[in-house]
Amino acid sequence: MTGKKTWNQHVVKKQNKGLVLESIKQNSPISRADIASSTGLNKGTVSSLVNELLEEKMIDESGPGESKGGRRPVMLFFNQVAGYSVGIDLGVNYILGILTDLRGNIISERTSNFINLTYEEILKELFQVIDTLIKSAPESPYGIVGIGIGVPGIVNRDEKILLAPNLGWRNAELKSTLEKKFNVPVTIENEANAGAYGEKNFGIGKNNQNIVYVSVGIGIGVGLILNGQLYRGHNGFSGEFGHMTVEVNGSKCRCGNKGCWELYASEQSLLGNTEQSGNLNLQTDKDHTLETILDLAQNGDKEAIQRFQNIGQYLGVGINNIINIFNPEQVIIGNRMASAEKWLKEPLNDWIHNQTLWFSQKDLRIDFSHLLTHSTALGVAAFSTEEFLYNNIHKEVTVS
Amino acid sequence: MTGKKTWNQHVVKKQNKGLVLESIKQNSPISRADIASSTGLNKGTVSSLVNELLEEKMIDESGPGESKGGRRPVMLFFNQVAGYSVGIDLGVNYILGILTDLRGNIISERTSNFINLTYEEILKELFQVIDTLIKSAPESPYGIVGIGIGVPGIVNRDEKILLAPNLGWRNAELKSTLEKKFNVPVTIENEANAGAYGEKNFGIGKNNQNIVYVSVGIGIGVGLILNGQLYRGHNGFSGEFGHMTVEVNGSKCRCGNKGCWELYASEQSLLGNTEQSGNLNLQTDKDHTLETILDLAQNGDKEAIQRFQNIGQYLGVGINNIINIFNPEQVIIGNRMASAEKWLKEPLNDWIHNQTLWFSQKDLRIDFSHLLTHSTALGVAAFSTEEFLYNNIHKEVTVS
DNA sequence: AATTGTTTGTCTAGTGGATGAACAAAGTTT
DNA sequence: AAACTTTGTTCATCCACTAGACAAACAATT
Repeated sequence: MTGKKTWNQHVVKKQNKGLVLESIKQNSPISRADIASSTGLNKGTVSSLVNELLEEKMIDESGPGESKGGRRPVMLFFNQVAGYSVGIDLGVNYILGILTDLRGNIISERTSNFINLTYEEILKELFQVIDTLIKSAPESPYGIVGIGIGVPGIVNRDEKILLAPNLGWRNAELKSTLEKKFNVPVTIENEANAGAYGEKNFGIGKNNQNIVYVSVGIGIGVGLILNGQLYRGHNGFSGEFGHMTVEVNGSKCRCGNKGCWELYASEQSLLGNTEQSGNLNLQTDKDHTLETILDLAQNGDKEAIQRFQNIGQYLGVGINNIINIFNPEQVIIGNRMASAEKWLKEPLNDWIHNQTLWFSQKDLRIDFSHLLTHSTALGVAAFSTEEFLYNNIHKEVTVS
Repeated sequence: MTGKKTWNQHVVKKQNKGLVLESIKQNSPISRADIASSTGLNKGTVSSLVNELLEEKMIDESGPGESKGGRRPVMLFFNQVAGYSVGIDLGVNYILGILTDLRGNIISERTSNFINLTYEEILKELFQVIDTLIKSAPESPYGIVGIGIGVPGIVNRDEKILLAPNLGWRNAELKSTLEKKFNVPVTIENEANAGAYGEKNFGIGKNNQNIVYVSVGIGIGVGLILNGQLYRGHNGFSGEFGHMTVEVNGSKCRCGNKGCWELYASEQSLLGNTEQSGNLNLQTDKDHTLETILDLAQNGDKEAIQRFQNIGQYLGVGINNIINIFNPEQVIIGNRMASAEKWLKEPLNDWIHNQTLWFSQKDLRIDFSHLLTHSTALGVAAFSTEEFLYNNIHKEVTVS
C-alpha cells in the first residue's frame, strides 16, 4: 500500500513549469501573454516560470515581435542547443550512433559494421562510437544529457537485457557499465519500443496517441504507444508479436512454437530461409540480402517482386490482428523492410481492407516510416531528452 | 494544443482527499495517525480532510481502537452504504441487473429472460428491471449514484452503441435515453471491458495492474487492464480479439474474414454450429445448450468432454498470442464458458506451457473467473461508484 | 501632434492548502 | 505516581497560484 504519491505545491510547480516549457517548445516563437492564454495559467505565473527557465538557459528571449495593436511582445524560443543526447541503435551486425540536440535534430552520426563479434568486442566498439559522438558535441550549458541504447532483445523493467537471441546475449548489465564509464544517465530499451517512440516524437506518428509500430527486420518486433505513452507490459517485454501464431499447423519456429508470424513476414522469409518461401528459386538462392533483392525488384525481376508481395500479404494478416486488438489510430511499418514500401503497400492494404472489421478501419492510417533506419536511434535519444527536460527543470542547477 | 490542464492547489486537495478516502476504504478500520504515516501526508492535513469526509458522510467514526502504548486511536470506517449503484449485464437473451453498495456488495438482484425482442421491448424490460432495483435500495445520503450498462457490442468514446450484432442493434443512443428517464449518470460499456473492470475491482484480478480478461460466450471479447487502467483504444473499440486470425485458410466467419478465433474457441464451436466442430455428433445434435453439454460432461460423456478439451486447446492458441503481445500479469477467463473450467484447464495450460516464450511465462497467472456471470454487472456498477467516489468528493454537496 | 484604446509584462496583496511544531488528551509502563 | 507514548487538534508559517493594478510600448483616430 504505497506507490501512491502525495500531492503538494512542488508537484504543481513542476507540472506547470513543464507545461510552459512544452508550450514554448511546440509553438516558438511565442510571447508570455500567448502562453498564458493558451495554457490557462495566470500572466504573473507564466512570467515567473519563464524567468526561471531563462536563468536555467532552457529558453531564449529574442527581440520584439509583431504588435497586435499594442505593446510589442518579447518572443521566446526553446533553446534546443542547451544540451545534447546520444542515441544508439545496436543491431545484429551494426552500430548506428547519432548525436541530437534537444529537438531531435541529428548533429552528427557514426556507424560501425561488423560480423560475429563477442560481447566484449562489441562493447569496445560501442565505447568508441559513443566517445566520438560525445567529442563532436558543441559547447553547451548542460553538455551530454544522456545516452540511450536500443537493442534487439528483451529488456526488463530494470533495463537489464534478459535475452538478445540474435546477438547471443543473456543477462547483460549494459546500463550500469555505461553509466560508470560515461557518468551520464543511460537508458536501455527494446529496439521496437524505441522505434515507436521515435516515430511518435519525430516521425510520421507525430500527434497520434495510439500507435502500433511494426519493426520488420530479421525478426518482427512491435512497439506500442497507448494513450500517448509507451506501453511496456508487466515485466517490460510486451510486443513480442513476432511469435504470434498465424497458422496453427504452420512451420516450426526456433521459439518452439509453430506458425509464427515472423516466419512468414520478415527478412527471414524473404531470404528464403524458411519453408514458407516456397518454390521460389532466386537464381543461386544464396548470398542474397535485402538490398540485393531490392535491386532485383527495382529492375523488374518478377520473382523478387513476388516475394515482396507475398510478405506484404502476410504483414497484412498480422496487422489485421493488431488492428482488431488495439483499434489504433495509426500503424507504422518501420525498420529495414520499410524500404520495400513500393511492393508491400498494395497487397498489405488489400488484405486489410478486405479483412478488417469496418468500424476499426475508421480514422485508421497505415503508413511506412520515413525515418527508416533512424527511428530507433532517434527514439532512444529522445528518452534522455524528455527525461532531462521534464524531470530536471525543477532542480537548482548551476549552469556553466 | 489544449487538453492539458493547469495545476493548482484545488487539484492537489482533490487528489489528497481521494488518497485519504482510498486509504480508509482499503484498510478500514484505520486511525488518522496511520493514514498520515502510510500516505506520507501531514497529520494536520489528514485531520482536516478526514473531517470533511465525515461531514460528507463518506466515512464513519467508531469508538476507540486498541492502544499501541499511548492514547487510543479513533477508528475510521468507509461508509459503504452512503449510496448505491445499479449494474446491468444486457445479454443477447437475458438481462441481469444488480444493486450494489459502494464496496460492490450485491444488495439485490433481478434477472429477466427473453427471446427475440425488439429494441423497444428490450428497453421496456430494462426500465422495469432498473425501476425494481432502485426501489429496493435502502435509504441513504446520496441515493443512487449511477447506472451502468454492459452490452455485447461496439461502444464508441461517446458511449453510443455503434453495433451489437447479436442484438441486432445499430447506433443506439441508450445513454441519453436512460439519463433522461432516471436522472442519474449512466455509463455504457462493452461487456468484456466491464467484465475486466469487475474482475480487477472485485474478482480474482484484485491488485494486478496488467490483466487480460477473456470473455468466452457466444463470441469472444477481450477486456484489457493496462498499467492499472482500462484501455479502450482510439475510438473505444479495442479488444475485438474474437476476430483474430488463427488459421489463415480456416473457415469463413460472418465478419467476412477467415479462420477467426471465435469460430474455434467459443460456444459457437461447442454447439456445433461451425465446420470446426468436426465429426462429433452429440446424439440429436440439436437443442443443445452450454448447460446441457455441461451436464453430459459431468456424467462422463466422452464426446462432450472431447469438445470442451478441443475448445480449451484453441483458447490456448489465442491466449498464447495475447500473452506474447501484452506480457500481462494475469489472464482471466470469464463469462459463461468459465463454468467448464474443469475440462478446459488442462488442455489450455498444456498448450501455453509448451508454446509461450519462457520469459513471458514468468510471474504469469492464468485464472478462471469466480464471479462467473456477474463480472460484467459488477464492473459497470463499479464505474458509477468510482466516478462518484473520486470525482464528486470535492463538490459542496448538501447531504440529506 | 495629441488623444484614446490595446497589448504586454511586472508587481503586490490576497487566497488556499500543505507543513512543522507545540500541545492537550488519553493511554501504557515502570 | 511519574515518565513515556500515541493520537489528534491548533496555529503560525511557507509556498504557489490568482486577481487586479500599473507602467511601458505601441496602433488607430482625431
